[in-house]
Amino acid sequence: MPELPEVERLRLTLLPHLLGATVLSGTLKRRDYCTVVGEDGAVQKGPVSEEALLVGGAINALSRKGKQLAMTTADGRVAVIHLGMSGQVLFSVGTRAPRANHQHVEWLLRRGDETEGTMVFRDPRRFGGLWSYPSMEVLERTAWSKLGPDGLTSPLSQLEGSLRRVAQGGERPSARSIKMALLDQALIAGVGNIYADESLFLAGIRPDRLCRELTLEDVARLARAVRQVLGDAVTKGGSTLKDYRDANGAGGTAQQTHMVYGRGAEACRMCGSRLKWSFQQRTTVFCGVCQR
DNA sequence: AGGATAGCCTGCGGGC
DNA sequence: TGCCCGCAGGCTATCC
Repeated sequence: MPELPEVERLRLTLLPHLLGATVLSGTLKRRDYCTVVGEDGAVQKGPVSEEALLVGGAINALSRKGKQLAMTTADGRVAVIHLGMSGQVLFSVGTRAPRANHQHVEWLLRRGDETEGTMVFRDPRRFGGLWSYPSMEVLERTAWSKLGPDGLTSPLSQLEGSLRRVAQGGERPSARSIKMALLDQALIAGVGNIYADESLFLAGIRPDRLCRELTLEDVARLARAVRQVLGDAVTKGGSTLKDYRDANGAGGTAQQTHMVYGRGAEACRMCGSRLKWSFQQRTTVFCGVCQR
C-alpha cells in the first residue's frame, strides 16, 4: 500500500544511486507494463523502444507528485513509476539483481563512481506500471496537472484551499464523505487509505461526515493533520505492512504508531473505547468518541 | 457531471 | 495438509 510517504522514501533512497548515473540498458519483461505517451498526449501500449526506457540518458532528477515518481534524463526524457499497491523498486550494486518473481522492468546503470548497478521494478499485483513521456512538459500537461496539490510539499494554504472547495461555504460543496474525498488524487495528491484514516483521526473528524457539512475550522484542522501525518510517516520510513520496501530493501516503522488503520475492534489509543469499522467503499477504521 | 461501482491482479489467512 | 473463498487497495472505465 505505497502512498505518498512510501514513494517519497523510495525517491530519497534511490537518489544517491541514480543521480548522474547513465542508463546502459532497459528491459521490459512484460510488454503491457509500460505505456508510452506521445507529444500530443496520445497513449500507446505494447512494444517499447529503448528510448522510452531512458537508455543512453544520464539521470539528472527524481521528482514526485503524490504517489508518482518521475525519473528524468539530461536530454529531457521522463519515465514515471506508479507502485500501485504492491510495487517495489530495488537497487543493487553490480550487474545482476537478486532474482524474484514478478520483475517487470530492469535497468542496468553506470553510476557516477563508475560502478555498475541494477534497478528492478517488481509488482506482483500489477496495479502499478511504468509510463514514458517525451518531456516533463508533457507529463505536467497531460497528467500531473490533473492532480491536486502534493500532500507533503505544497503550501498548507493549498491543501486547505482544496478541501475548502468541497466544504461548507466552498465553490462546489460535495455530497461525498470526507473519507472518499481524501482518497481523490485530484483534490490532494498522495493520500491513500492508511493516511486518510490516520489524518481524520488526528483531526477528530468522522470519516462519514459529508464534505459539504464540514466547517472551515474542520477544514483547517484536517489540512494540518494531513500534512503532519504524511511528514511523520516519511520520517519513520513509511509503513511496511507487507510488501513495502525502500530502494535498499529496508522497511519502514510508521505502522507501529498507527492510531486507527488496521486496528479495527481494538482499543482507541486516546480514549480506550473500541474502534469501529465502516465501509466507505474502502475499509475504514475510526473512533466514535474521538472523532465527531 | 458528480458520485457510486466494477474490475484489474496476486498473495495470504481463515475455515473446513 | 490442502483447497476454496474472501479480502487487501490505487486507479480507470463505466454506469446511473
